[in-house]
Amino acid sequence: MSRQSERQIYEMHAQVCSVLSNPKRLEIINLLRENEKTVGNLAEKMGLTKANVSQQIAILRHKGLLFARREGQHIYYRLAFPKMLKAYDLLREILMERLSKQGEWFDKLRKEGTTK
Amino acid sequence: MSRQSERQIYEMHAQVCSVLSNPKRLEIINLLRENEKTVGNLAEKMGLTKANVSQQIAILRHKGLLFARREGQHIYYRLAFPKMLKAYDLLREILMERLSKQGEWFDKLRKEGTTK
DNA sequence: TATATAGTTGCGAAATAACGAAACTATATA
DNA sequence: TATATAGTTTCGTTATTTCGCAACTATATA
Repeated sequence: MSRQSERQIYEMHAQVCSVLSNPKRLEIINLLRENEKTVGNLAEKMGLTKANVSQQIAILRHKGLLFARREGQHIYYRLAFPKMLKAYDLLREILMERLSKQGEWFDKLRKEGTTK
Repeated sequence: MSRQSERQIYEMHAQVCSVLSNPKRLEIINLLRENEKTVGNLAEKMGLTKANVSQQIAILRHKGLLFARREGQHIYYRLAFPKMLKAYDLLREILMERLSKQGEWFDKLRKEGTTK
């Protein structure tokens, strides 16, 4: 594999991650876990304007992470790669692991704090 | 789980992803897969200045994704959560899957192009 | 102490991302 | 056709990221 194409892959990989680097888009991905949803559905669940949800959806869609299906007035969105949820879940696991470690750390500090 | 703490988790999750949303940082993570390395090692392999690698390392370190160990003049860096590589590999798999689908798509277009 | 090597940090300019507001398009229905 | 509903897009402001350059700190060694 050439340095050039290797670079391109790192670049694409980074672009996928940058799509994931926004809390609203992550919530959308999580909400699409089970079944497809409309912009209206998502906006209501998330407490955001439809315009804003639509902007986030546009980013996910243009980067190829979401598929759309029109049915009359509604457009239903679903994950293009359900496997993405595995990566999502893994990162969340790591996050939780780290938080609980921090928790232990804080607990220790608190304990030391009370004995002194 | 309250809306508030849910939001905080999405926020933290997004911050981890934003650390991963840069090709140089991804390459560093990939290079640290097997064993720990110094800034100099990485700079040489990546063809970057030490200053730049150090900046990327600082981001990874401050966000808690890397641990450091000093040995004399050298500072060795390693992944704080090797599990992160699983998420890394999953995303890369998805990427490759998508690329090969695009490949098929382009191949189809090319085939149609030649027969007509 | 002086010098080299390894690495870090601060600064500033350019590029990129976020998001509200308002205008826009597409479908359904009276 | 007119109106409502669902969703999209554009624009402008503000915030964030990237990265080179230069100055800085820390360790080793002559």
